[in-house]
Amino acid sequence: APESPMSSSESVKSLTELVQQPCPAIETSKDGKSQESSEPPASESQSTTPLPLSGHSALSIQELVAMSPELDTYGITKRVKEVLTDNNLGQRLFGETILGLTQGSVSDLLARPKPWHKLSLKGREPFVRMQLWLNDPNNVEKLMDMKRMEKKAYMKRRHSSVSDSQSCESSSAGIDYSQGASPQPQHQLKKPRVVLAPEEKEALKRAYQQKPYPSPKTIEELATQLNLKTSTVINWFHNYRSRIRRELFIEEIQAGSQSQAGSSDSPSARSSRAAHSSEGDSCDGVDAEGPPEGKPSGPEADEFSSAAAKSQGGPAEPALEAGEEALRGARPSERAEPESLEDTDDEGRLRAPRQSSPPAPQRPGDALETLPNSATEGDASTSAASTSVLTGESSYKSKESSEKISSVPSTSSTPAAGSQKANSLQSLFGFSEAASSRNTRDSSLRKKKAANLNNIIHRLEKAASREEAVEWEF
DNA sequence: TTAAAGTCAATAGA
DNA sequence: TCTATTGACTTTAA
Repeated sequence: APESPMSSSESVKSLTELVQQPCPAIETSKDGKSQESSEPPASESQSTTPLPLSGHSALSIQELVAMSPELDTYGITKRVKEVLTDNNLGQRLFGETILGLTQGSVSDLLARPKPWHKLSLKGREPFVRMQLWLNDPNNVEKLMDMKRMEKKAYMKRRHSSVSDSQSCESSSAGIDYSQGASPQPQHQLKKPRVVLAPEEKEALKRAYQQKPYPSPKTIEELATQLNLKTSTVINWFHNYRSRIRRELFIEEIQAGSQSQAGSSDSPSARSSRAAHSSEGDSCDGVDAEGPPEGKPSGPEADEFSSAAAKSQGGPAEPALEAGEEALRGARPSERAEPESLEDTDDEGRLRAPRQSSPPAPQRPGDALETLPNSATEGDASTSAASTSVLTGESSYKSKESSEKISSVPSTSSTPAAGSQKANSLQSLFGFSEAASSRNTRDSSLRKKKAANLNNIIHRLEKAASREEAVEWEF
């Protein structure tokens, strides 16, 4: 029922169809409807995988992506969520069928869409697909059909092969998985997933606050002290940085839309203006430009803000310290795990999920939460103060680095990208002007915030490098 | 090489 | 079930 928001749906059609080709191939095979007997129920399809997009179809989609005007990623995901929810369609089905992505990826994408200008071509693809899907008048029906088919297939298999199932299962379990990657024929035991204990996470966060880009040495230390593999620590930093960035984008967008919306103030408005401080919100400002830290509020903001804040402190010694300090509150050590199956290499770090982690209810880091986010204000000094609070212990140092150094926003620039073609395509995509104007607004906001963030990051980076290289400061 | 971006896939929770 | 989270891997840029 919903969909086609804009009137221009007609023109869209053609595009839609183009895009659609791929899909059909994959899952639906063209018109939807019947077919697909062969496809296993979704999940399994993986092995076959599907890349829905591969093939020629991929090309066209890529072309579309390349020619696509700026899309309102936040708005798109919002609408997609509505449609899915209203029609009781799951992310898995939608992802595998329409986007060629797994459920987890879809969830993430829908919950934290990045702004268009921050996306690479590849990253834009799912949004273009979503837009086209939204424009397709039969979108819901097609998915429903798929759903039915899957169910049917499932039932079928269940019946027809009761006994089989066993075999199937065993086979899959035993071998399939590993094949993709490593040729280690041996036991194909999959390596257990590493699950970091809360204390470890806290320690890593603290380390991040002190140094978002730790040196290899620091990483090594952290790994040793936390009893983690080096690669785990490295991965953690990569993931954390990128996730934080995403959170920021979202907040910006939300803040922007809210403010612009003006009236409605939803509770969520937290970030924007804040006046209350109790929780930690900061105000960041959308308006404010200056605040280096930028990070505001939100629930998780605490981490961010603190993170950002942290950097400022004072005196010297970074790397090591960072590690140590971080550790201080958290003591993971206990977790030694005796049983680790494979950790032979290092000291065993892989741990089975949570059991080992004991009660870690209170993390030292909690203090963070209360932190004021002075960040907002801007200056390092403020944040510094908070920092110390946070950690409780010393203030670290990041050197004044932060002090106002050159900030070079690297990323923020957004090329206006091919606006020319864009216009014409715009209609095809069914993009409304209103939307675009809104984008503009959002984007300016976003840009500001992004710039702030970038500055911070940059400064941190610089500071970090300096520290290592020189003793900084003098 | 390093970092970022994009995903996968296991798993925690509801 | 379904969705959210997250460690790890892969690809892409610099």
